[in-house]
Amino acid sequence: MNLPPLTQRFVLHFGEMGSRWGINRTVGQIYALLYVSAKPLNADEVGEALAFSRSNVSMGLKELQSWSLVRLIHQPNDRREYFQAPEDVWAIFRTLAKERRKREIDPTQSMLRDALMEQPSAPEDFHAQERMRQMHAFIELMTDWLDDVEKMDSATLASLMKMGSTVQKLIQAKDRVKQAFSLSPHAEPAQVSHIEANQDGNV
Amino acid sequence: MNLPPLTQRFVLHFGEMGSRWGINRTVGQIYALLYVSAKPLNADEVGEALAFSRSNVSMGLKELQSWSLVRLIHQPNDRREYFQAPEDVWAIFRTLAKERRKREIDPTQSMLRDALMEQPSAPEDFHAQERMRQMHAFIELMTDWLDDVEKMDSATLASLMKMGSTVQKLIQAKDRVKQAFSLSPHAEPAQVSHIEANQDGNV
DNA sequence: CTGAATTTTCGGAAAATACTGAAAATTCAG
DNA sequence: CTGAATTTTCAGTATTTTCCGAAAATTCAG
Repeated sequence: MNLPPLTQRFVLHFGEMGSRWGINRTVGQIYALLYVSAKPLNADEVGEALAFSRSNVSMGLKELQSWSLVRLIHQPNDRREYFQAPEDVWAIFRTLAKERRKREIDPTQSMLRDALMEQPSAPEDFHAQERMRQMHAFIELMTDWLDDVEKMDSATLASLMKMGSTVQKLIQAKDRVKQAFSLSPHAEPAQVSHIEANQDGNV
Repeated sequence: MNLPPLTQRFVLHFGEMGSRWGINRTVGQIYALLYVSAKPLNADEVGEALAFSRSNVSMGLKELQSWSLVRLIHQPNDRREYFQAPEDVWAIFRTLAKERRKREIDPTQSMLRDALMEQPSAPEDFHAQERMRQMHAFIELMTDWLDDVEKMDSATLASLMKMGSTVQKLIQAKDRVKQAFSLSPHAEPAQVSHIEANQDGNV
């Protein structure tokens, strides 16, 4: 491996973190390299830069494609395939969130749904099923919310995140204003009252 | 393994998912068993139920404790240590988010911070450093937001999530009300105007 | 078509991880 | 203190994952 110092540090770090992130060293390093690279790279260039066998690079790139983390492009007058990592960090995050959900959450939710439809036979299973119900409901809430969030554009999301917990204060303030002036410009009445019912801290 | 049907299905699923979640089969199964169990279990009971060696159970429980996912308790007149999984799914999620951040994000952010303080020597490193700057800024925003969110109680968080993207509508509506009546009951003026500047979709 | 360039597959070696049983260490009732 | 109960550590084995090189498959210029 013969990379400029900062790039090398970044690449090696991603390699080491790979195992914690559920990818292997190769995949981590390949992604890191593509992420910081100013131009798309082909498989040979990647293998050369990281000192991996050609087949290992092929596997790694396939894996990254299955995560939709790299894009395949072609240069004019060049048969080889070039790869690049999308630039927008927000888009990367969205992709990651979506893939992880598909791989790490959805199968569990599906198992839970099935288990909730069964009639418990053993007495211990009554309690177990109740616990599964809680987990299922939580995941449902989370994924529905993520669905909503995914529809927002990066800028709106960034604004909301920068507000942080100020959001709840604004909502409370808004409710007060609404009550004071009996104005409810856009929110659906039923939903708003439901939220108010929860505002005191009990679900 | 001799477990009631629903419990068994749940336990086996968590074992299989373990590798995707960055834990091993043993740890996954132990957690699943404790999660659905109506009462705390000791290490022997766990090993018995899952047909694991005593030492393997010990390792697994240690791992789960390092994740703060199980709680160690004592029964009166019993020297053995009993384990239980906290019940509140929201609390579990918080714990998970916190731990994963510590293990999967913080080290990267720290590496990025260091790399951003260096003066690039090679020309390619200028671009690489710029990419790292983007990643660093994004992570900073995310973790600051998570800090905020972690301070909210479960019920408030649940309410906000149930609202989903309605939040932004309410904020927009609130801004309109504020403009119309020149009222800004609780929000910090500077911050609010910053948000308004971003509301059009450009950061 | 043909065949050179390029990519993918695959068997097996090497490395990493998981798991066990035995032994060591710790805890605590008496 | 003592020693039985309980937990932890650890060395060795089994299993899984990673990675390479060779061979097969695919792609496309001519």
